[in-house]
Amino acid sequence: MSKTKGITKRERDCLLVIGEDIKNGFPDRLVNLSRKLQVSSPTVMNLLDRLDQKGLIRRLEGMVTLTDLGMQTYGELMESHRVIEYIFYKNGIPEDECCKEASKIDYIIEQDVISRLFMNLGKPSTCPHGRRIRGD
Amino acid sequence: MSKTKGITKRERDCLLVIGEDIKNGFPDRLVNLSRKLQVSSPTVMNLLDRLDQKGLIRRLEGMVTLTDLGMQTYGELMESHRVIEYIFYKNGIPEDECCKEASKIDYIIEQDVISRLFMNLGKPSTCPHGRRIRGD
DNA sequence: TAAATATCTTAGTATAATACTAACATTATG
DNA sequence: CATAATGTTAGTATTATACTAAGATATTTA
Repeated sequence: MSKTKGITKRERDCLLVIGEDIKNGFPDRLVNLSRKLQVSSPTVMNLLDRLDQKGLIRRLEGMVTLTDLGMQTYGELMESHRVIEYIFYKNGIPEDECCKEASKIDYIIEQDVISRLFMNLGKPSTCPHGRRIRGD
Repeated sequence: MSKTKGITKRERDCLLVIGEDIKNGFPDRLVNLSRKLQVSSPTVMNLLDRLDQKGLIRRLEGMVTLTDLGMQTYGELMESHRVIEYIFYKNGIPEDECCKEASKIDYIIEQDVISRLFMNLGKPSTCPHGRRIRGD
């Protein structure tokens, strides 16, 4: 019953930026994403087209928002990232490296495996940086 | 000082089969790899060419062997795989899923992170399957 | 040894992900 | 309205993956 996020590395990067900025009340537009992801606008275009096709984002007057599915996927990515960070941190890896390594794999690991790890780790409420793992 | 393995997923798959079979005393030839990796021979060709370019394998009369570098990389992959498996298993993930998930990321995580995890986990000598983590 | 079989290799094609430049369109803003 | 900012298309490139068709080389066996 495992469930993959079904996204690629760059789609993940993009989704995280979008989600983060929505939370902060500054929804992205293409230019921001281009700057934040450090790629040209056509590359972002391409990325957004794919996220769109996958039903994860919506574009309203240049504003990029997350669909319900996108929101859910964003949440799963956050959870995955933090659970992995937490495990690494707990096992002696320095904070910044935890994040770097977690970023490489958080979109790959099956979500139900992450969920079970989360359970078995005692549902830790914070990641190494002190941010909450679930919710926000 | 982090160090990546510098290989792709399929190169990893291929390298593991080659290393495994060498250990068992049955060095692979292209046909075997084609069968074991479930891809056509030209695809294996391509794969071997790349592993060759990276200095990981050598081809002698159809026999595929690992170079010193290839042997080292194989060892690192094994270590990574088992350390990851071990962590998952220790945290409540069933054996077969540990292996499945580990296979997706063992070639991605920096080797020095793996080494530190290995240390901090108390240098466990076996993986979930009872095989040794280091050496072999 | 000649034919058959197995194995290897080349050539050509295809797709997906990533990323670029150049050019054009649209929308704000001064 | 003109300029600047932003978005979009079109076209190209690379890397990884993988295929089929066809030819080359061995090896085996009748």
